[in-house]
Amino acid sequence: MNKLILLFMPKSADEKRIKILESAKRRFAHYGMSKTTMAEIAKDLSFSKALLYYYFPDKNSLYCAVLDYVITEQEEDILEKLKPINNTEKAIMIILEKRMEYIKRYYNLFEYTFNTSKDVPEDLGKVIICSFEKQHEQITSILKNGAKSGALVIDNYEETARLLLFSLMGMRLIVIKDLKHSFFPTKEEFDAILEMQKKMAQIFIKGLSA
Amino acid sequence: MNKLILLFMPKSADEKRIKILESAKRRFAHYGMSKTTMAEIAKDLSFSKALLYYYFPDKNSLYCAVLDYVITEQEEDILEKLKPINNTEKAIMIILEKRMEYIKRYYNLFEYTFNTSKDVPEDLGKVIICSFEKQHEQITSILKNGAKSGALVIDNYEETARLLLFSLMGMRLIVIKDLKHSFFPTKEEFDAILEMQKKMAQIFIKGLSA
DNA sequence: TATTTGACTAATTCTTTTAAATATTCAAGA
DNA sequence: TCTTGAATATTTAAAAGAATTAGTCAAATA
Repeated sequence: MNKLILLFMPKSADEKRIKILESAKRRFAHYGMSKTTMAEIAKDLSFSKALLYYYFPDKNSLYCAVLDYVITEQEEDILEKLKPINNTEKAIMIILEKRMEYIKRYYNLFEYTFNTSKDVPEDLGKVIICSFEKQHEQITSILKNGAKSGALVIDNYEETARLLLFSLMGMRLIVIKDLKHSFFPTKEEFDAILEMQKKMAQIFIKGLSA
Repeated sequence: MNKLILLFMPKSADEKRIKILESAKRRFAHYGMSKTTMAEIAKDLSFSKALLYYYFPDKNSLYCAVLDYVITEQEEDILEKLKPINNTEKAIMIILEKRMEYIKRYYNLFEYTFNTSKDVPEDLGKVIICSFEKQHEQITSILKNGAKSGALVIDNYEETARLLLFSLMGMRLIVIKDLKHSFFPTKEEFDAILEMQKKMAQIFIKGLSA
């Protein structure tokens, strides 16, 4: 199975592969997975459809690669912003803001991930879980720093990080869930969710304070 | 429109109406809304199908009435348990335990409510929102008591209550969401969710402490 | 040998039709 | 005011066919 090989191939490996990723990213981010065809992606680049299959074994792998690509971009972005920060609350706020920024920008890309509950293809599941674990590690690490500096008292870092993460993700989920109207939340709705997440996180962190 | 009249009619109004509610409750709780037919409910009682329509204008109204019936039962149950409690954390723990108990018992009844996101019929939406608001008020009241006793410091009761509620509901949602396997979470999974909710609520309340 | 393609096949989704199940109505009786 | 059997109206389910889209491959190119 060469899916994994392609999926985890270093990005510099092939110029054309990146072209495809970028093009697919634009389509997926705008129209979502199901409303984007391989033919369209190929046409955008004036490639043949068959060429896409030379670089990616199937559509799902391409989608996963794009998702992974964006998630990595996001992670690096966050990591960069986090460098000078040594305050727990500020760090969490930055994470929340950045994540919301990416969710807004790539909503339809992620949307497939949100709504597909049952029967997640093998490798998509891997990407999602991997992303979750990266987030989890990040928050764990932030909590550890907070404890090391004496600001927080935490008995189980990983569990506490998971609690916070679940609360925040769940909060987003539950708000987006009952937006009756349209497919795409408005800017105001995104902002409202972010505000709630921030306030909730602040209380949570205060609850861990020494 | 006599739906509302029937929906909010005092329960003692009609013996037979209760019979129908109870019977429908059993069916809905076990098989869910869509897998329960009016004919089955009627047959359970040896009533004619048409009689159901004498007491309830349509299936959805019956479902709503059952939901309301169970929610009211739950609210009263919780209120009773809460009477002797004057500690914020204990109060929230009791609410969480009771709610989980009801969710377990009536899972398929609520399941329709959880999964139906778009196109919620008018009156079902009312019942759901009403239930949410009752929960919200309850937590608001508990927080107010905590503040009055000097244990908590809260600037905006309603907002804070909503934050807690969203976190807890969201946490349940997100965990149940990615239970790949079956339709019905296992007892262990329910317990795991409850444990997370409890821990999360404890930290949250500590975060509000004076 | 590594890429690239047009033309082909396979799988999936979308429509339409029809049949069956189920909800809902109603005239008439108790 | 209740209650029912029988009739009608809606909704769902299944089947069939058409259309779209995913995926393959032998041959061409560089």
